[in-house]
Amino acid sequence: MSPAVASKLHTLYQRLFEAYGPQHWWPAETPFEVMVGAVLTQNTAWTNVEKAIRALREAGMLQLDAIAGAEAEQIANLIRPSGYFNVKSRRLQALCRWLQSHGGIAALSREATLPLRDSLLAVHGIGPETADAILLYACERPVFVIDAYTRRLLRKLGLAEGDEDYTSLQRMFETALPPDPALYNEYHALIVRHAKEGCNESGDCRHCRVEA
DNA sequence: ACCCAGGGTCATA
DNA sequence: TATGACCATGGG
Repeated sequence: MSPAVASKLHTLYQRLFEAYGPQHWWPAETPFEVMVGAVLTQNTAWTNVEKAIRALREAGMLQLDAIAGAEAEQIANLIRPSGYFNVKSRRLQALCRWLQSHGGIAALSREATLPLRDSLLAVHGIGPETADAILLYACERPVFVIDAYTRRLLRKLGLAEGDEDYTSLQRMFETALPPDPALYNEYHALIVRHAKEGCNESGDCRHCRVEA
Protein backbone atom coordinates (compact mmCIF):
# COMPACT_ATOMS: atom_id res chain seq x y z
CA MET A 1 0.00 0.00 0.00
CA SER A 2 1.30 3.44 -0.88
CA PRO A 3 2.33 5.89 1.83
CA ALA A 4 -0.13 8.35 0.27
CA VAL A 5 -3.03 6.08 1.18
CA ALA A 6 -1.81 5.72 4.75
CA SER A 7 -1.41 9.47 4.96
CA LYS A 8 -4.96 10.05 3.78
CA LEU A 9 -6.33 7.62 6.32
CA HIS A 10 -4.36 9.29 9.11
CA THR A 11 -5.54 12.74 8.07
CA LEU A 12 -9.12 11.59 7.78
CA TYR A 13 -9.06 10.23 11.30
CA GLN A 14 -7.68 13.49 12.68
CA ARG A 15 -10.30 15.54 10.87
CA LEU A 16 -13.16 13.39 12.07
CA PHE A 17 -11.92 13.28 15.63
CA GLU A 18 -11.46 17.04 15.76
CA ALA A 19 -14.94 17.52 14.37
CA TYR A 20 -16.87 15.04 16.50
CA GLY A 21 -14.70 13.96 19.44
CA PRO A 22 -14.87 10.55 21.16
CA GLN A 23 -17.92 8.51 20.21
CA HIS A 24 -18.07 5.92 23.01
CA TRP A 25 -19.06 2.99 20.83
CA TRP A 26 -20.58 0.34 20.57
CA PRO A 27 -24.03 1.48 21.85
CA ALA A 28 -24.60 -1.40 24.28
CA GLU A 29 -24.22 -2.16 27.96
CA THR A 30 -22.35 -5.47 27.82
CA PRO A 31 -20.27 -7.55 25.40
CA PHE A 32 -23.20 -9.91 25.03
CA GLU A 33 -25.47 -7.06 23.99
CA VAL A 34 -22.85 -6.01 21.46
CA MET A 35 -23.03 -9.45 19.92
CA VAL A 36 -26.82 -9.47 19.80
CA GLY A 37 -26.85 -6.01 18.27
CA ALA A 38 -24.25 -7.01 15.69
CA VAL A 39 -26.57 -9.71 14.35
CA LEU A 40 -29.76 -7.66 14.59
CA THR A 41 -28.30 -4.68 12.74
CA GLN A 42 -27.46 -6.67 9.62
CA ASN A 43 -28.80 -4.57 6.74
CA THR A 44 -31.08 -2.81 9.21
CA ALA A 45 -31.42 0.68 10.69
CA TRP A 46 -30.19 0.87 14.27
CA THR A 47 -33.41 2.49 15.50
CA ASN A 48 -35.20 -0.74 14.66
CA VAL A 49 -32.54 -2.76 16.44
CA GLU A 50 -33.09 -0.74 19.61
CA LYS A 51 -36.75 -1.72 19.67
CA ALA A 52 -35.86 -5.38 19.28
CA ILE A 53 -33.24 -5.29 22.03
CA ARG A 54 -35.65 -3.50 24.33
CA ALA A 55 -38.26 -6.19 23.71
CA LEU A 56 -35.75 -8.93 24.50
CA ARG A 57 -34.73 -7.18 27.71
CA GLU A 58 -38.29 -6.59 28.88
CA ALA A 59 -39.08 -10.25 28.26
CA GLY A 60 -36.06 -11.26 30.33
CA MET A 61 -34.59 -12.89 27.22
CA LEU A 62 -31.50 -10.76 26.77
CA GLN A 63 -29.26 -13.51 28.07
CA LEU A 64 -27.11 -16.17 26.49
CA ASP A 65 -28.78 -19.25 27.95
CA ALA A 66 -32.28 -17.84 27.48
CA ILE A 67 -31.80 -17.25 23.78
CA ALA A 68 -29.92 -20.49 23.24
CA GLY A 69 -32.67 -22.53 24.87
CA ALA A 70 -35.77 -20.75 23.61
CA GLU A 71 -38.15 -21.69 20.82
CA ALA A 72 -37.02 -19.94 17.66
CA GLU A 73 -40.50 -18.56 17.22
CA GLN A 74 -40.45 -16.83 20.60
CA ILE A 75 -37.23 -15.01 19.74
CA ALA A 76 -38.60 -14.13 16.31
CA ASN A 77 -41.67 -12.50 17.81
CA LEU A 78 -39.59 -10.42 20.20
CA ILE A 79 -37.15 -9.18 17.58
CA ARG A 80 -39.80 -8.54 14.93
CA PRO A 81 -39.08 -4.77 14.69
CA SER A 82 -35.51 -5.39 13.52
CA GLY A 83 -36.68 -7.11 10.34
CA TYR A 84 -35.71 -10.50 8.90
CA PHE A 85 -36.93 -11.82 12.22
CA ASN A 86 -37.10 -15.51 11.26
CA VAL A 87 -33.61 -15.42 9.84
CA LYS A 88 -32.17 -13.46 12.74
CA SER A 89 -33.75 -15.55 15.46
CA ARG A 90 -31.94 -18.58 14.09
CA ARG A 91 -28.73 -16.58 13.75
CA LEU A 92 -28.94 -15.39 17.35
CA GLN A 93 -29.45 -18.92 18.54
CA ALA A 94 -26.54 -20.19 16.46
CA LEU A 95 -24.32 -17.50 17.97
CA CYS A 96 -25.47 -18.21 21.53
CA ARG A 97 -24.97 -21.94 21.17
CA TRP A 98 -21.53 -21.30 19.74
CA LEU A 99 -20.77 -19.16 22.80
CA GLN A 100 -21.97 -21.91 25.11
CA SER A 101 -19.77 -24.45 23.39
CA HIS A 102 -16.82 -22.12 23.84
CA GLY A 103 -17.39 -21.86 27.58
CA GLY A 104 -19.07 -18.45 27.58
CA ILE A 105 -17.93 -14.99 26.67
CA ALA A 106 -15.23 -14.74 29.34
CA ALA A 107 -13.50 -17.82 27.92
CA LEU A 108 -13.04 -16.11 24.56
CA SER A 109 -10.25 -14.02 26.06
CA ARG A 110 -7.99 -17.06 26.03
CA GLU A 111 -8.24 -17.54 22.28
CA ALA A 112 -5.98 -15.88 19.71
CA THR A 113 -7.69 -13.40 17.42
CA LEU A 114 -7.37 -15.08 14.03
CA PRO A 115 -8.50 -18.57 15.10
CA LEU A 116 -11.34 -16.93 16.97
CA ARG A 117 -12.33 -15.03 13.83
CA ASP A 118 -12.34 -18.21 11.75
CA SER A 119 -14.42 -19.92 14.37
CA LEU A 120 -16.96 -17.08 14.36
CA LEU A 121 -17.14 -17.11 10.56
CA ALA A 122 -18.08 -20.77 10.71
CA VAL A 123 -21.22 -19.89 12.68
CA HIS A 124 -24.27 -19.78 10.44
CA GLY A 125 -25.29 -16.19 9.80
CA ILE A 126 -22.01 -14.64 10.93
CA GLY A 127 -20.16 -13.04 7.99
CA PRO A 128 -17.05 -10.85 7.95
CA GLU A 129 -18.63 -7.64 9.18
CA THR A 130 -20.61 -9.22 11.99
CA ALA A 131 -17.59 -11.27 13.09
CA ASP A 132 -15.36 -8.21 13.12
CA ALA A 133 -17.89 -6.06 14.96
CA ILE A 134 -17.99 -8.74 17.64
CA LEU A 135 -14.20 -9.07 17.74
CA LEU A 136 -13.60 -5.33 17.95
CA TYR A 137 -16.47 -4.09 20.07
CA ALA A 138 -17.13 -7.08 22.31
CA CYS A 139 -13.68 -8.69 22.50
CA GLU A 140 -11.48 -5.62 22.02
CA ARG A 141 -9.38 -7.20 19.29
CA PRO A 142 -7.53 -5.06 16.72
CA VAL A 143 -9.64 -5.85 13.66
CA PHE A 144 -11.02 -3.02 11.51
CA VAL A 145 -14.73 -3.22 10.68
CA ILE A 146 -15.70 -2.55 7.07
CA ASP A 147 -19.37 -1.66 6.67
CA ALA A 148 -21.49 0.11 4.09
CA TYR A 149 -20.58 3.52 5.53
CA THR A 150 -16.88 2.75 5.27
CA ARG A 151 -17.18 1.56 1.67
CA ARG A 152 -19.04 4.69 0.64
CA LEU A 153 -16.50 6.93 2.30
CA LEU A 154 -13.52 5.13 0.74
CA ARG A 155 -15.15 5.49 -2.65
CA LYS A 156 -15.68 9.18 -2.09
CA LEU A 157 -12.04 9.60 -1.10
CA GLY A 158 -10.94 7.84 -4.27
CA LEU A 159 -9.40 5.03 -2.26
CA ALA A 160 -11.77 2.36 -3.58
CA GLU A 161 -13.77 1.69 -6.70
CA GLY A 162 -16.56 -0.14 -4.96
CA ASP A 163 -15.97 -3.68 -6.15
CA GLU A 164 -13.11 -4.53 -3.78
CA ASP A 165 -13.63 -7.46 -1.49
CA TYR A 166 -13.98 -7.03 2.26
CA THR A 167 -10.49 -8.24 3.08
CA SER A 168 -8.64 -5.82 0.83
CA LEU A 169 -10.45 -2.81 2.27
CA GLN A 170 -9.80 -4.06 5.77
CA ARG A 171 -6.14 -4.49 4.92
CA MET A 172 -5.93 -0.83 3.86
CA PHE A 173 -6.80 0.30 7.35
CA GLU A 174 -4.88 -2.38 9.16
CA THR A 175 -1.64 -1.65 7.32
CA ALA A 176 -2.04 2.12 7.61
CA LEU A 177 -2.76 2.07 11.33
CA PRO A 178 -1.16 0.47 14.39
CA PRO A 179 -3.12 -2.57 15.68
CA ASP A 180 -4.86 -0.63 18.44
CA PRO A 181 -8.43 -1.73 19.32
CA ALA A 182 -9.28 1.63 20.88
CA LEU A 183 -8.17 3.41 17.71
CA TYR A 184 -10.10 1.07 15.40
CA ASN A 185 -13.14 1.43 17.62
CA GLU A 186 -13.02 5.21 17.51
CA TYR A 187 -12.25 5.39 13.81
CA HIS A 188 -15.15 3.22 12.72
CA ALA A 189 -17.50 4.99 15.10
CA LEU A 190 -16.43 8.34 13.65
CA ILE A 191 -17.06 7.11 10.12
CA VAL A 192 -20.61 6.19 11.07
CA ARG A 193 -21.14 9.47 12.94
CA HIS A 194 -19.83 11.42 9.96
CA ALA A 195 -22.20 9.65 7.60
CA LYS A 196 -25.20 10.14 9.84
CA GLU A 197 -24.23 13.74 10.34
CA GLY A 198 -25.06 14.20 6.67
CA CYS A 199 -21.90 14.10 4.60
CA ASN A 200 -23.17 14.85 1.11
CA GLU A 201 -21.96 11.95 -1.02
CA SER A 202 -20.69 13.96 -3.98
CA GLY A 203 -20.21 17.57 -2.95
CA ASP A 204 -17.61 19.22 -0.76
CA CYS A 205 -17.33 18.14 2.82
CA ARG A 206 -14.77 19.88 5.00
CA HIS A 207 -14.32 16.77 7.10
CA CYS A 208 -13.59 14.07 4.57
CA ARG A 209 -11.93 16.20 1.87
CA VAL A 210 -8.39 15.06 2.55
CA GLU A 211 -5.39 15.30 0.28
CA ALA A 212 -2.33 13.10 0.30
C1' DA B 1 -46.15 4.61 -2.88
C1' DC B 2 -41.75 4.37 -3.01
C1' DC B 3 -36.68 3.91 -1.05
C1' DC B 4 -33.33 2.35 1.93
C1' DA B 5 -30.92 0.82 6.23
C1' DG B 6 -24.30 -0.52 10.35
C1' DG B 7 -25.39 -8.38 5.81
C1' DG B 8 -25.42 -13.10 4.82
C1' DT B 9 -26.89 -17.35 2.55
C1' DC B 10 -28.36 -20.00 -1.12
C1' DA B 11 -29.43 -21.40 -5.94
C1' DT B 12 -28.18 -21.03 -10.52
C1' DA B 13 -24.97 -20.48 -14.83
C1' DT C 1 -16.58 -16.85 -9.51
C1' DA C 2 -20.25 -14.11 -10.19
C1' DT C 3 -24.57 -12.43 -10.22
C1' DG C 4 -29.48 -12.49 -8.35
C1' DA C 5 -33.26 -13.74 -5.13
C1' DC C 6 -34.45 -13.81 -0.67
C1' DC C 7 -35.19 -12.39 4.04
C1' DA C 8 -39.00 -7.92 6.48
C1' DT C 9 -39.52 -3.91 9.54
C1' DG C 10 -39.94 1.17 10.28
C1' DG C 11 -38.77 5.93 8.97
C1' DG C 12 -38.00 9.36 5.39
